[in-house]
Amino acid sequence: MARSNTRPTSRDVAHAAGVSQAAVSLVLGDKWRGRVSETTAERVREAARELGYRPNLAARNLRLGHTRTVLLVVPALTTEFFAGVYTGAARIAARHGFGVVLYPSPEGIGPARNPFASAQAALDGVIASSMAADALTAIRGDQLPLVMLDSDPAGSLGAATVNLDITDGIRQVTDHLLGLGHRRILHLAADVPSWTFDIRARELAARMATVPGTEIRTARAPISIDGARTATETALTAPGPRPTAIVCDDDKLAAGAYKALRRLGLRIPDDISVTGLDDLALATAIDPELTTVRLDAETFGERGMQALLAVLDGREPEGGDIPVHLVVRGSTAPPRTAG
Amino acid sequence: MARSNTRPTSRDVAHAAGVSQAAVSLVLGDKWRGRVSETTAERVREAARELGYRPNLAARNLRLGHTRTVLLVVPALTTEFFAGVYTGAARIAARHGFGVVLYPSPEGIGPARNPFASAQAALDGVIASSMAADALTAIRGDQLPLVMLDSDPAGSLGAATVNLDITDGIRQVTDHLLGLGHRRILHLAADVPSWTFDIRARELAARMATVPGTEIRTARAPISIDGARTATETALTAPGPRPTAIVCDDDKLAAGAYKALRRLGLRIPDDISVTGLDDLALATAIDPELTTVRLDAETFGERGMQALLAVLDGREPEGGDIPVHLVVRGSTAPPRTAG
DNA sequence: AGAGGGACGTTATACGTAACACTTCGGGCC
DNA sequence: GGCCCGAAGTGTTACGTATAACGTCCCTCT
Repeated sequence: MARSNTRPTSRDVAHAAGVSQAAVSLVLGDKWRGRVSETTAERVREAARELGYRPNLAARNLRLGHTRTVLLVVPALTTEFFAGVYTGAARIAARHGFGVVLYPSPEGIGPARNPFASAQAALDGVIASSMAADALTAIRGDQLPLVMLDSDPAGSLGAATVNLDITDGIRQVTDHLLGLGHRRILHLAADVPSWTFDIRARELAARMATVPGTEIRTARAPISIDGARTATETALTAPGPRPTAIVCDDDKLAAGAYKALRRLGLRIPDDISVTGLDDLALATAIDPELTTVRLDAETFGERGMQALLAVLDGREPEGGDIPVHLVVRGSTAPPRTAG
Repeated sequence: MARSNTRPTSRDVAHAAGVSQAAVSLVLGDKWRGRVSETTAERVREAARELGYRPNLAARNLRLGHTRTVLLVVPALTTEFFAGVYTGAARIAARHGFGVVLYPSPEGIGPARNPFASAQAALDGVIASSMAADALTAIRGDQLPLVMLDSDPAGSLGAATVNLDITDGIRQVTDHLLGLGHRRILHLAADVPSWTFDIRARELAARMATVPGTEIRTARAPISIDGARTATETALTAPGPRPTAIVCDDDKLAAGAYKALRRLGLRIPDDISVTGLDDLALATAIDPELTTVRLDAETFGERGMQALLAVLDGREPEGGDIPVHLVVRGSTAPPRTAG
């Protein structure tokens, strides 16, 4: 009989089944083949069930020296994108007997102060998604195996990186708009210091430069619908010829642009085209549906976890960016003035 | 000098500082006042910094018998609502030295198979949000202290519950529509077995019954924009007089209703009014902006964590539902035929 | 002078588990 | 008969930490 108040231990189970604690560990750890008879094993399992035994994770982790738990650090969970990343990562993890603990950084995309103070769980590794470089060094302080998602490979201090091919996504967007005849483009950029947004601006500029007579104007906005609305209104009421298309750093910003355009009495896509990036549920909820770049969040999470498992195994994580593709919907059309 | 490969332990720090392991524990645990001299304490801290010492959480948890970590089980993170719940819970937790580990149930709202297989962290308690009753019993199997969020107080097997006053929210919605003159209402209901949706239907019916000549039609849809669109189209093309308003179980369903109405050529709110529930970012992204019930997710999370801390302390968690309030926007107006 | 007591530590132990090394026993084989 | 071998277990230890219990000094008070 176990002590009344506290949770039963493997020793309690052993006592109840009339065997040693070692035998319990063997049986419950499924390492008993050829070491314990089937009848004894069954007796142990029965006793464990009877007592409602659940192993003490802290003790196991201490003994084993690892926890089979990894931390996934994400920016604040304000879009379902990171839910997808988690789902993918958790799926692969589960397949290898790993658990995933989620830490949504309160600071959002950018610096994450101390992921570990919050998630006090003992960890085997970390996947950090869309974090700024200074946050990276803070995390790097702990020598935990680390994989960076959506991060500058050059600036990641040797940590493995896995990336979506955002550059190619922006190339597809730009080519789509250029192909429709657009030449003056407003870039509605996220006002957040992050590599992932830098490469959007870089590729947009690079691609536009291949066609003569093009012009990019840039407006910066915090990643919120109202912030984007305000920034767009300001940019579009500025003097000079009006852009014929708005390229937004993500779908949320695009939703803000929609609001601004409604207020200004401009119609999409007749007066102006809009593109996003992410393909959230939001993209098909607004009218007209948004032309955007579909990011496969789950694959992203899967690849991230595979990379971390490789690092933990001492293997080389496989490289290569994850392809993305443009989804053309109703928010883009040739410019009216084009001819 | 510590062993080269493995992480430094408190004993390594002790050796480096020329003191005993106990002294290290005392100093780093901030329990050294009057037991260790300031100079020695500083020497210990210096050595710890030098070696990059971080305590082994597994060992600490084992020794202490608790982890100061709680699990927050939420349905799949497809809206930012649960991000708010987490934020609130984590804020209160941090204030008490607790960490929060997030487990998004892959099954969504409804049954959660095994939260603990995934989050392998050792836990002191659990907060389960919007879970079905059978999931509850599964969780209850472990005798961990438990708080249920958004759950039937009667069916929670004695676990503490914290609820938003959804009933009052629906009352406000219904009274708003009745006040505008609406009498025929379509209830776009989430096709998910959950107490939180049951009480919506119940209160809507109860409130409508107080006014003679009213009629409720019900359409069921999975919680997705396209599911809601399909269900709404089907319901509105059915024979009989058309409803003048649609009450949706949440904002996402309302976004689906918007799409259906656009397809059917019906204008909001001129031809038909629509209401939601949640007040997500989505609610102000769609056109016209959605009349909905604002739920304060962060307060919800805070109250849930406070309740769990009370349970852990052996205190009685304080009761009382969290108030919600209607936000009237452009999607509701008097019915055209009224008057 | 002897007792008392702070200041400054140390020694020893337990938490619950997993795994290594060892024992016992019965049988098979030459 | 002697030997080895596999089956079926058991005894013991270590993981790293926090803390209770225990020692010294040395200073002060009576």
